[in-house]
Amino acid sequence: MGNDHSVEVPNHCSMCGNRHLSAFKNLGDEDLDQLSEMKTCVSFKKGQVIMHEGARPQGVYCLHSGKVKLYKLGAEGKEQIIRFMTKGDLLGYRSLLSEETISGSVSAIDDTYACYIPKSSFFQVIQKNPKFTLNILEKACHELGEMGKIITSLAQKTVRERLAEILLILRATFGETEEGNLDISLTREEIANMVGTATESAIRLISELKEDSLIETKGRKIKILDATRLRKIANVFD
Amino acid sequence: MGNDHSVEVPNHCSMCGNRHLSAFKNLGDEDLDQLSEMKTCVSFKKGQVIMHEGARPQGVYCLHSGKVKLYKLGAEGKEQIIRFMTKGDLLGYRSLLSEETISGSVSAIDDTYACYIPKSSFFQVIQKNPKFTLNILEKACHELGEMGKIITSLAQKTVRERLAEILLILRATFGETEEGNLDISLTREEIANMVGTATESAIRLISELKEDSLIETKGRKIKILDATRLRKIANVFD
DNA sequence: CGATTAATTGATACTTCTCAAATCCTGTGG
DNA sequence: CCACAGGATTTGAGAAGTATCAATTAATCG
Repeated sequence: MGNDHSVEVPNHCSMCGNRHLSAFKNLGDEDLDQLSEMKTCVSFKKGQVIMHEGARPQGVYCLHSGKVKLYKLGAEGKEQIIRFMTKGDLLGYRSLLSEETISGSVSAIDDTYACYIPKSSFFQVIQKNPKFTLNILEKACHELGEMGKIITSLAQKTVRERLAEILLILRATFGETEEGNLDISLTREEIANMVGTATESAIRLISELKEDSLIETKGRKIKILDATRLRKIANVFD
Repeated sequence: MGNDHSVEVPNHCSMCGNRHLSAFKNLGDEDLDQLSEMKTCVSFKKGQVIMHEGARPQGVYCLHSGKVKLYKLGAEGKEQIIRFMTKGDLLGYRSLLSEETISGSVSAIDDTYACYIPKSSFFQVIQKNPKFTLNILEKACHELGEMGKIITSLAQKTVRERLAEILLILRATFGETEEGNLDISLTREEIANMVGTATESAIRLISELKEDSLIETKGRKIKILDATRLRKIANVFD
């Protein structure tokens, strides 16, 4: 019933429930009209690559639903997950604005719906609407701060501490299901690729956390049982 | 002869030799006038802290000469150097724009001269000059990409690889003196705090690089002898 | 020039990685 | 819906990489 696109993504940006989350939050009707006219709805199956490291994107994606991971490939071809993104997040703008190739790949870790906004429309809105540029800048600045934290963690914390930290970050980012599990399904390898360790090491430490009743797992479902102690292990104060 | 300020920093931004390096590069005369009127010249002695992690800055610094390091304190109070900045770089804007406290401290590793621009002037120029905002955004986006690289390095490379990488980065950032030494003087501890390792480990690996004739050191002076092999060790391809 | 701080080296303990093998799970096709 | 193949997860053992502590020497700064 109905076409596949309109079911998942509203045709007009002004109707989008995620607008207040995104960099488009305080655009005027005129700008929203223009965006809506030029945007295309796209969907990605779980596992599908949305952007390839090293490419030059011709537009940006505004995520509407689903979850994606941004990652870089290290020297040995190992994937390093830099961050996750979800509804409201803008994807690809970094490359367009710094006129560099894409610094990392993005792939869907869940079925994902997004709006594709071509480069030209994106820049038109930027040109016409300084407030929009400021919104993006604000988000970029926030992200710079987050990446500083990650760098410090990677450089100074043990794998165990980082694992605990990541679990808390996952909960903060994606929340919990009704059963209390983290609302995201990751392989052990992906977890290791966030923490920055070998898959086996991640597995071993997850087992330890289970033995200590800090978490509970069933397959890829993870439930945090004792966030307070987890925070202590993670050495997180904020 | 003359007052101390004008010797080191021109009174008017339009006369500043670093302007083309900075986010102010394509501002009009009017904006430059306004900036010049409101700016203050400041100087920092080597070692002096310019901004404190957690503070709320009331303006930005535009570096005119000298070198500074941006660092965060880890859980154990250990300093993690995130990046260096030098002439033309803008300092403190991240915090102002994301309305967060400062994510890291900044201190001078050389005698440093800078122009201080109060928050209000900074925002006036932003409001009036979208191009300026775009310049900053472009720089922020570039920095996001660099930090992604650092994260991947820290997560996947060995200390030895990272040390080699850092030495190359230092050369690219600060260049060499006439004698061929890196044009920056750092303690072994500071090097370790960039690499993300213990001071003793950094020292040991530096000694190894010396034994292999990849570098040469005399006190804090470091000379790169074989960048090609160093690049190979660092696993750097770009 | 003396007093501190920085740099170096050694010994040892601990953390983490790698390789290998066994078991478990998941998605797919019948 | 079930069985199966292939990938994912788990555990073990040993090797390698790093950190820590301690002691000594070198460098730097007032």
